Amino acid sequence: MNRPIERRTIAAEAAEILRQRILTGELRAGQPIRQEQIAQEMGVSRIPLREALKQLEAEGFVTIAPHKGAVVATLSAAEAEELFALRLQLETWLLRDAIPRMREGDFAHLDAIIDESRSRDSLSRWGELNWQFHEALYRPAGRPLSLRFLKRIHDNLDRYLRLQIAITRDWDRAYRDHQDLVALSRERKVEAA
Amino acid sequence: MNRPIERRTIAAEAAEILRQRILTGELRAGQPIRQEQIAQEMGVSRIPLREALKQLEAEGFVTIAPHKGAVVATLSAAEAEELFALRLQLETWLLRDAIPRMREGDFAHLDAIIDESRSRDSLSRWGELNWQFHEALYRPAGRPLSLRFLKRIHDNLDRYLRLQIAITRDWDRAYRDHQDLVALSRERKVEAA
DNA sequence: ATTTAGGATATTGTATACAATCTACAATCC
DNA sequence: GGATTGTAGATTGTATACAATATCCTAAAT
Repeated sequence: MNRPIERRTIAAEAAEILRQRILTGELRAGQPIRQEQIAQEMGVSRIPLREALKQLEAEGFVTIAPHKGAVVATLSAAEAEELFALRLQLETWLLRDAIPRMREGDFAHLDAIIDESRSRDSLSRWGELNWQFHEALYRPAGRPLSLRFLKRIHDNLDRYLRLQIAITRDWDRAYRDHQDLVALSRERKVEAA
Repeated sequence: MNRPIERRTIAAEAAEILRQRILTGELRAGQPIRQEQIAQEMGVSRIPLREALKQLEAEGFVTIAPHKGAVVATLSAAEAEELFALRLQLETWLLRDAIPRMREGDFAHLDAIIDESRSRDSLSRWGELNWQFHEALYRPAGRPLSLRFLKRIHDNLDRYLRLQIAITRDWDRAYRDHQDLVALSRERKVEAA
């Protein structure tokens, strides 16, 4: 069998590392990213790092100004509001198509994710688990490209929200909402979502 | 006064040139892109060209496989179908929000675009004019980020369609559809679109 | 005191050089 | 003959070196 050793390129690894640092909030919105500094930190040259930054720019996580450098992207209130509206559109559409296609395994998967997010000290991994839940919810719709779009929006909004509100407060409510969503999907209630 | 010479970076220019070559069909879907060859053609080194390719990959125009190279992106029938559905969702949403906000100037702008697309030998610029029309149609909704998303989808579908159908056939119909859309928007008919 | 000019420093952008990997084809083995 | 290995050439990935631009600080001018 072809063993997929999955040789990754340095640029891809650098992008992964930086993405995590941004999503976890270690690198805050607005913070400048010095190529030389980061490159030395990782023990690589600036060339693959620059490609990583280009990748992250496309994903909406950094902003690059020519000859001035990269900064962790900031969302204005208006932009965040727009992303919310866009996300709502996409989610209702995907959910409408996903619900009729769900099988029992999908529901079990959703329940498992909810359980895990309850059991673990999942505050640190909240963003990750939250997305896993949504992904499991919309995957049955069979729209992989749209799902990728949605993930980008999700990640950027998560990052924005983490700065604006105390997440512990809303964590409880979100958790209950998730349970409700699964219940509604079980009963094929399309519109309530 | 700050003279806006608009110093662009070589990578940005290379991306622009390649993007045009792809959109016009000069570079066809599936065709491999040799870095050294293109770089010499443009008289630049491979470094900025690689960044341009990364940019185009993010826009969905090329696909990069590690250590194997870049090819002009191909859309499977399923992917094209999904993009169509996604585009329909976004467009109905944007149009619903745009129609109530349109002013007389917007309608005039739309008419002007239709006229221009009729007068010129616009077969070569059809894709460009087609997008200008849609942009003018959805801009009043005030959703710039969503509009950028939509443009990417548009461009990729245009590229796909150009390969699949004879565009001269549908050109007439599309032109009439555009006129109808403007008329409906004038009468604030939201749902007919 | 504020502004403006100028240059030193820091940072980014690009070219060149080299290393790593893939691809195609020939040689070898069964 | 077919599969496998190995080697040469082609292509991509990355490091280093240099060029271009921006930033910051100082100082002169009004």
